[in-house]
Amino acid sequence: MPNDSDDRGSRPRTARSYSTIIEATMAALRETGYHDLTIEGVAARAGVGKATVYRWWPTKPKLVVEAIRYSLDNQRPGQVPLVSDSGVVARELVRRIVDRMTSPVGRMIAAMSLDLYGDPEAAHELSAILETYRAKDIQVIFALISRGDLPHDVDPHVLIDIISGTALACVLVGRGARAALVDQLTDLVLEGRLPRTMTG
Amino acid sequence: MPNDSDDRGSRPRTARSYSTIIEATMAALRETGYHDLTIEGVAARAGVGKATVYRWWPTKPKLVVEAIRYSLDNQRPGQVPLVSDSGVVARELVRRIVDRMTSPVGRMIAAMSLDLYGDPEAAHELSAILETYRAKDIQVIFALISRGDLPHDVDPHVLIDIISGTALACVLVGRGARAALVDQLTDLVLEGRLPRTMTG
Amino acid sequence: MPNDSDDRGSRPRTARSYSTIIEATMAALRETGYHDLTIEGVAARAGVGKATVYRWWPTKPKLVVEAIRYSLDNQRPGQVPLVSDSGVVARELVRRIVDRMTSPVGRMIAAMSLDLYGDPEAAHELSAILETYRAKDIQVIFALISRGDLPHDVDPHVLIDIISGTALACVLVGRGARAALVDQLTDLVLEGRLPRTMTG
Amino acid sequence: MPNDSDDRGSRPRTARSYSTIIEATMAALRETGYHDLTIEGVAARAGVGKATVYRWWPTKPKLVVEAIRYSLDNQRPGQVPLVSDSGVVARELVRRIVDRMTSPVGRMIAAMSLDLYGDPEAAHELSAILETYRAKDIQVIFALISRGDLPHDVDPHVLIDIISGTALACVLVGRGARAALVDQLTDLVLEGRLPRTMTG
DNA sequence: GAGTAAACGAGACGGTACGTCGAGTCTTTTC
DNA sequence: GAAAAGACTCGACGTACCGTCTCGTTTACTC
Repeated sequence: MPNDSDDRGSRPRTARSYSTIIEATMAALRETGYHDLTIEGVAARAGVGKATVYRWWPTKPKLVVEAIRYSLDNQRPGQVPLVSDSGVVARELVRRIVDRMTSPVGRMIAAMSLDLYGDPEAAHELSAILETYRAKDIQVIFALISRGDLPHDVDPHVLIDIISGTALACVLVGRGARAALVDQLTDLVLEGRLPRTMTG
Repeated sequence: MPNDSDDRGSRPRTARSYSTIIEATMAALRETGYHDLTIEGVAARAGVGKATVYRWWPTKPKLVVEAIRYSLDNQRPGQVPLVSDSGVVARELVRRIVDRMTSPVGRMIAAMSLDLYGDPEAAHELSAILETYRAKDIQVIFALISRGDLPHDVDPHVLIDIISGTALACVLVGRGARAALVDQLTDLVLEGRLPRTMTG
Repeated sequence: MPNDSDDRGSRPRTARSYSTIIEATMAALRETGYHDLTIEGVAARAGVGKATVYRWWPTKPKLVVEAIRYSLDNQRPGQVPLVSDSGVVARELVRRIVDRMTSPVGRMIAAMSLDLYGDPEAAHELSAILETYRAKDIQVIFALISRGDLPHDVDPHVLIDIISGTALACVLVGRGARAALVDQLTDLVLEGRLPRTMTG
Repeated sequence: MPNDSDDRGSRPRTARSYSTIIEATMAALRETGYHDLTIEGVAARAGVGKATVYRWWPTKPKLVVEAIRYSLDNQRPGQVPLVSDSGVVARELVRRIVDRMTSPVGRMIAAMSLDLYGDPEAAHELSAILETYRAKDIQVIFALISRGDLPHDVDPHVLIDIISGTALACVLVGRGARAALVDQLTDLVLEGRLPRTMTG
């Protein structure tokens, strides 16, 4: 919750309204998805005047971005996959990314991203959030590099784009996510082995 | 324009309205993008009653899907990348896919796909269209296989998902498309070489 | 049903469509009243094209007028109140007129009449129908004159307007129809006795 | 403008929108009549959002009823016919009522009354308005009684129904209003003399 | 404490688009 | 050549949210 600074004699932002609005936003997102989320609905659900929402989040994507950030901050640390057997860590990384993009949250983030065309400010905030996810993934990639499972100069960002993007493409534009995808991507990442047809 | 079938004795669909509506849709898409496209606006632009649009395309995605199909059907054959040097063909394939996903049309398709939640019929039609693109790409992949540039049992679909998805991820969820991407993906596809950092 | 006459070589007006349309109109009138009756609904109910209705009855009031005429023609002769005791005949006349104007048909006719503003042709047909009712009433009035119950030079039309109008006013603009109305009007007509308050 | 009551802390109804809407309604009524009056047209004419009209008057009759009330309240007191010669007062009363029912306003009220089927709330408000007219007429009737021109126990309501109803019947259901009507009704009211035919 | 100024709930406001319905006209095929 | 089916343009329906605004109230700060 940002700066409640030194305005003289004025009432600061009510803590209550901040969190109820954000929580109402999360609840609405879960129920109706990004597209059907309305500011009016959020305000009603939070028992808050519409103007109060607009005062702090002038656009819908800004509101949703903050709701996502909030829910990330307040969620448990996120169990880092413990380093164990050789291929298992990589596989776990791939699975995690694929699951993330395939889940409703993935769709939601994609939808928002498309709605951000004329709102670079919110776009920036969204990418900052995505960095949070990404940072954790990159740590795992470094671990894989240090064990020698990946080349020392691999570009972790593009690697993540490949994994998350392939998952995204299957969902948005391709033929749906398939069980084999995690295996195929793991092979690709670890061994540079291109995906083979099943019938072989 | 689909089946003007065997409804006996009734006035058939006016050819004019079909094409003006579709063309108005394309024009509006180009100007305002998918999100801000309005049935009412399309009707007005086409000089047509709103009900006429709704009669044939009960939802916005259905209308857009058909507009895309129409514009694909009526566009020139699509320059097939002539087979020349060894790596050039693969590079050209990758470039084509990346450009496609990075272009406004790519965003549009992604946006539509997200709006298709709960409209499986339109979703099916959209994927049928995407197959059109995909089929051409697969032909190129087969060419690459027969020259020995790719393993004989590679899964062309997943390959395409990898390429298009990575591009999509850069645009939607990653850090923007970069010039090097085409090279990196070409290397990945041809040699299984994971992307390296520039600073190396 | 008008002339299905000697136009040679042309397909005669289908008797079926004539009566089904009229009967559908009557049914719709009974169910929804004049205001909510739609040509489209009548056509659908009759299993007939909209244009077929429009061909023969270019406006809604014209259609309704004919439906009313048809239903009058096909109803039983209408029992003429037999002449009996002195005041009874007059009272029966008043009751009949009051009932007519107070019934749903009365409202319907009034509604149609208001809808006839720019359709003098239909207005003329409607008044022709109303003459049918009126002619019977006038016969009774003549009977009353010849028995000496009414002055020999009374204007029967205005008399009927007084009776029917008073009933209409109670329903449309006044305080509702009341039981005493028939008695009061009978007194007025027979004896020129103005209505008295009940509390007297 | 009705109760801007005790809703605490909420923005009160804007006075401007109230009166511009009502005045736009009156203007539209004058131009197009009741049937062709459109909520959308009223909103446009008033330079107001459609929803603002619907917020306060959920149905067309409710809006029109209020417009009529407003225009009555804001019109000059209404010239009371000064008591002068014997028959003149009664004649003036009859003329006033007949004119009222024969005028466009009369048609409008009748039309609305027919549209009120199923909207008893609005019906009640309409009749309250009509009482306003009626009350003035009743005062004149009392004046006539006290001069001995009418029986002391005459029912003023039915008397008014007779006069206004006869006029209404001529317009709606009879053979049109005629000049002699005022004379005939005056005779009927003052002397109990039934209307005679002209040719006598 | 008293004053004060912004935050707040409530919701009215002018708009835009929604998706539906009916009006009245027009076009094609069938009988 | 009339009838049927129904496509067409048009305009209004009543609803939902948009983003802005104006209220009256509440509340934490400063003096």
